[in-house]
Amino acid sequence: MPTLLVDVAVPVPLPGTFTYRWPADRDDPPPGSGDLVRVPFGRRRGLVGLVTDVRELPEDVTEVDGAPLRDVTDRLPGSYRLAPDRMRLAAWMAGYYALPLGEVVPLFHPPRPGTRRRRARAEHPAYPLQDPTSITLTEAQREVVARAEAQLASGGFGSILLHGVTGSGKTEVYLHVIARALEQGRSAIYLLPEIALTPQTLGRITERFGDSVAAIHSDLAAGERSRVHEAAARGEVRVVVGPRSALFAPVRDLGVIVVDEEHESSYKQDDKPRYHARDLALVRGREAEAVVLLGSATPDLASWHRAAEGRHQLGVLPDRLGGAMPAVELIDLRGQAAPDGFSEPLLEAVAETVAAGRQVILYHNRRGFARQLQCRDCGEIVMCPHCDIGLTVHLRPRRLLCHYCGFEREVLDACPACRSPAFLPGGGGTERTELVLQASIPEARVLRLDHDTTRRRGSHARILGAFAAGEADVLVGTQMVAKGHHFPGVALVGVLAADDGLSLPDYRATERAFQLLTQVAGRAGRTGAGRVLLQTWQPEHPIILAAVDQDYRGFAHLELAQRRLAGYPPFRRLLRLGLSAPRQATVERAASQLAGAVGRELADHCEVLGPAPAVFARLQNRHRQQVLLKGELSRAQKDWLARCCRALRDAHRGVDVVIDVDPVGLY
DNA sequence: AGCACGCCGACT
DNA sequence: GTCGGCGTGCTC
Repeated sequence: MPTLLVDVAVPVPLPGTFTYRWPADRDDPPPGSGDLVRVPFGRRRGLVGLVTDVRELPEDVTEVDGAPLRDVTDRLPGSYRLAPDRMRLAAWMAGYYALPLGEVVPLFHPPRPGTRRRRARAEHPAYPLQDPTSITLTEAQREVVARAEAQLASGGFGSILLHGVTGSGKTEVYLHVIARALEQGRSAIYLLPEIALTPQTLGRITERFGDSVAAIHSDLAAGERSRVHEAAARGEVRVVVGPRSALFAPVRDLGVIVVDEEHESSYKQDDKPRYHARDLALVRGREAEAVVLLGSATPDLASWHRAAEGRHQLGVLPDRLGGAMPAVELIDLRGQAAPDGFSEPLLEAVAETVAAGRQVILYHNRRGFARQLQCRDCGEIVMCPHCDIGLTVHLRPRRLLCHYCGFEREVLDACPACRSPAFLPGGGGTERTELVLQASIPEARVLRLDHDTTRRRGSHARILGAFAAGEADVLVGTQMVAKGHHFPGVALVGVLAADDGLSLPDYRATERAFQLLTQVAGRAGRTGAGRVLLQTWQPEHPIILAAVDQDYRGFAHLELAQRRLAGYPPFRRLLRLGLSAPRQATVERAASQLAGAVGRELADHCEVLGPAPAVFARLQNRHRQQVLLKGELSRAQKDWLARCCRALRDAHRGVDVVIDVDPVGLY
């Protein structure tokens, strides 16, 4: 066997691949395209890279572009090899997100065992499990399952958007389709947002498929991850359940990919590599000729639009199983006395529900006691010294803190600007809601679920478990209370500020607000009558009204019309160039140079908006600017953009540039 | 992105 | 005198 030249995509932010040697005299079999290999790189050793090409060494080549050729250290076992579907997924991903191929490679192989060992699972709280023998599908469920089966039987790629209200039995549909795929000897990947990956959900899946299921979750030790990975590659694990990273699992003969709660923004990774797992699920499904099932009560408008265009089949589960949808009522805050954020009707409803022995969920999308501390006399707001953000008031412990960089300081007793001792604690938060509730309804047992009460590992599950077990009457919390937990005892859901978030400077603000209101409303009355009260300052706002009617289609129609007019996704694509630097002048100069270059090069292909300061113009002592590109760019154009950003970094000291394709939040 | 080399401030 | 700050240069 001759000495071989091996092209390797190495996990570094450098364009292209690097060429290594596989000497002729090695005993072990040489790598092929798709294999993972360990290579030295600069002063580093043992980087895991992906082989993209292997060819015979022509004559006595000893260097490439002036750099001496080095040898591949070793080839990882065959179970780590990227089969063609994952190989094409990696290539698609790198091209679409303007990343060097090597930068996506770590997603495709598990971390090395023993790096940081974490405790196994938290103890499972006692959730009521559904009896699987009692399951009969409804007509609507059967229809969706039949559609998926037909697609599965055809052996080709197909995608189905499953629109089903909370409690309509989407999970049962997923499980049936997965069962069918397993019967055909194929495998499945089941994606969930991290927050929904509860023992309850897992229990239900494991109960159905037993040993062939493996879960990947964030507190799984590295060694454990490798085991799951290898078992999947061997075909022993046939169902992999997990958050977005589970999409890359090397399951064999992939038949179905389920993306539950497909609208969830946590499917978009917020740091490099910035990919969207739902979009990639469709790519992997296409490459593996699998069926992709996207499910949500409030589909992402992009998915909904694709379904309308016929690019997804649409499946609908219109009815809630075993109960009606809860009645949603508005409480107009205008002209109402609502001390500490509670209107009289809301407080009364809570008291009545608790007195009746039922449970309450109160949703307030802000943690802490007060959003900001503002001087009563001069209006000065106490700011974070490192960010352009007001500090949030917390009572336990009594501190001011920055939710963006973690800066902390004591609560001031005088205004830093005018020395006035009087402050207005502006805007409520979950901490205040909890305290007010305890003061107003002393007999109510209150639990709080937010970032502050779930810092410790397992506390999230513990609080939810305690509430499910009836150890508290009221659960107060942020978004965490809205996501997929079944609480049969809940008869009332209250939203303190329903229009919160509607006016954020982001084209998706209304979509997110509607999704949240719908989800949180869905927590009420899963069994028996339920009631939802939304406090609002804008009772005529079309989005609020759509939430009251639980009218997703109406909302989608309205919002899509707006998007079309404004030229936003899904009608036009967005690409965000985010720049930051310690000095404002530097970042401004770099941003305008970048916008200028892009304007000259890509003027015919996209519209350039900006440069403009980011919504949070300074975070952690870095000044931020952004440039938005509207329009569809080709691979070649994105590559040019990546090179351009690279050059910009080199030209401006301290400037960091990120390319965010299909950004989810325009901050 | 790492990781090392290199050239200027406050410590035993 | 050195320990170490992070500027910059390179990686098949």
